[in-house]
Amino acid sequence: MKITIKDIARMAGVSIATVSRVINNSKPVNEDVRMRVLKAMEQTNFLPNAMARNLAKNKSYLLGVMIPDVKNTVLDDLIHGINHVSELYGYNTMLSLTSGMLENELHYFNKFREIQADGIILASDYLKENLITNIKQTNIPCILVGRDRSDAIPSVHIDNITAAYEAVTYLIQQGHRKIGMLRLRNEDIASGYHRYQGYAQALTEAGITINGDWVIECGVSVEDGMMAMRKICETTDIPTAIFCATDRIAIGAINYLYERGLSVPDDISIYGFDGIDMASIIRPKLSTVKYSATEIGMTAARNLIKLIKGETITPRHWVIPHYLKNRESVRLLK
Amino acid sequence: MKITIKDIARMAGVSIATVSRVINNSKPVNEDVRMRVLKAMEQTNFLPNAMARNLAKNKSYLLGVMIPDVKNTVLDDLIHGINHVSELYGYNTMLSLTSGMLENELHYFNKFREIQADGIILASDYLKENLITNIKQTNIPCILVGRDRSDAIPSVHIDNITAAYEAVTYLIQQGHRKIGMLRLRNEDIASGYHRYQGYAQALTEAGITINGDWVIECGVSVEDGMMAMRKICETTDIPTAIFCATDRIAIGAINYLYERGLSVPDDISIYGFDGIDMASIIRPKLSTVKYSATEIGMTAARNLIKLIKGETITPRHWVIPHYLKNRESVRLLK
DNA sequence: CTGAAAGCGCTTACAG
DNA sequence: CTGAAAGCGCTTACAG
Repeated sequence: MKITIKDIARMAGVSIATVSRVINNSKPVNEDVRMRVLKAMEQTNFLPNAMARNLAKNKSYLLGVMIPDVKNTVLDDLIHGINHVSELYGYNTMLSLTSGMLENELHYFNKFREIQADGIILASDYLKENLITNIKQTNIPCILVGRDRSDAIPSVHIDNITAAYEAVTYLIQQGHRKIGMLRLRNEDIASGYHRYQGYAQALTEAGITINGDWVIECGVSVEDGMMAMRKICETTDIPTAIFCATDRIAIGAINYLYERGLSVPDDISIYGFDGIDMASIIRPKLSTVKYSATEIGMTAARNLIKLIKGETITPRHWVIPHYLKNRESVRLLK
Repeated sequence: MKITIKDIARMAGVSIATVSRVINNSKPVNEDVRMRVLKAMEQTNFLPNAMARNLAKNKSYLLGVMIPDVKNTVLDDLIHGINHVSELYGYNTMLSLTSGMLENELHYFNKFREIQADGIILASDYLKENLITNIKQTNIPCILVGRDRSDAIPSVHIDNITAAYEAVTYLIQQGHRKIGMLRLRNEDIASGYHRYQGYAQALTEAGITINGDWVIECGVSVEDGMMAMRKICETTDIPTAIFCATDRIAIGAINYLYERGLSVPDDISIYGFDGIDMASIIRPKLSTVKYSATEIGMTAARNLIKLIKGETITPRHWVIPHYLKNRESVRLLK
């Protein structure tokens, strides 16, 4: 039923080698012969078997991509960036959702190995040593996304520390001194930790002592942001501004404050991080750290492909620019 | 460098056939032999080459999944549903983003064929005949998602007509008679059209004449919703309620009204469709048609796999339940 | 410019 | 229970 090169060869009255040559344009072929082959291919709606080709060439033109989940703009942009340059270079992309869990990452890492992916792009908030060891030892080209400080493996990310530093410094410039943070959990050296570092650095430089009660660890969902904000509100002395590790957390925080009858920014100012599309839809419009996830994706894919080709890439870590998008959720305190 | 079955066979002192048997558990193997093989595999961190296996077995255990984009909860849930049952049955999933464009769908459809995907799940709002013809003629197992009335190919979807009918009937029950709709474009028989049909049916049954000025075609983004709402506001006689084809459109509509200084639901009531997570975060909380995209995904994957196995599936169309989630965005008119 | 043949890394009758 | 060999659908020196 399924038609193969052999069938085409028979129809066109040539050898399978010749068919292969016209498919791949790998060697000169007489024009009339080429025409016969092309015609046979067209008539039969023939498409070459990629599995067989990959096996023969020992190359899959497959890029494995792992991301935690998919329901936010940043990740969507990231994927589009990756896909865009992958296609440019003739690669296909295989997307796996890990929910950010190590066990899933390990699982898909092996799946990618089995399917002979030429390289892997790994977007992971909480990278465990375990996986790194695995990657290094299998020696498969790999690029990390969204994380800094991973000397072992090339990466592309934003400068989380500086970005957070700038956001919090902005809050201070607006007159805030009682500034809390809804931060991500500090498993390993995740961006969660770096954003906290930037927060701490800004406060310290301004001579402000960090109040541990105002620093709450939380998950990544809107609901997590709501719960974390509740904890802040239960402290006796409530801060005037909250820096949130992500926009989703910030939106949760705003939501909780709204339900509690508090006003943003009149009662409490909120600052987000990521610049997702909902940040400009929510009321008040959320001030946030913005950057181009598309650019991150494109840079990651480009360099992964270089790696695959055996080119030495330098630098081994790329930093994508960020900027503050100040909107309505921060109040000027005088 | 890359290690193969042959290497394992040599290390364990057996034939490659035997190694294959322990890998696949396909035939009884002496316990000590099995142990030697297992040990060699472990020592070398060996993973079988899926390309080679697939070629030999003429089976890829790969499911191609096409979705328009990825930045909303519905699609995220859908993917999780698909992945969940795929893994249960030992299948891998290859995700492609089509942006809902026919040319991309055609492109990925061929990519899936080349890579020998065992089957395809296709989530497409605007399905063109072109693609259907292609699918039928290649004879590759395929399930459509999110669309009704595609007799040619099995599908799983919600009952868009009835769901829209119920939502609009609810608006009527709340006393509204001047009801507009922000609908999706009517290319082919997309869900956009069916949701409009339900809207029209509810009005007609209630003896209300449809006002063409109040029915605006729009795209799928929040911005599209804003623009469409603007058009409604420019009509001389403004409706009291708007039924929106998706939550994103509804959020855009609410956003536009807010900017214009109009209140939802006091000035205008808004009804959404899809039940994305932001619907309960936005203020006012959005009333919407809810359904489980996870369930759609699971059903689609399950039946695709049956199709692949050659089982005859019946019915060929599955309808996933929906329900109205009434919240704050609709006002009771008396 | 073209074809016969070996090889990619597996699986699976077939024979023992 | 085990191995030698053919075959999956391609690619690519090699020879002509």
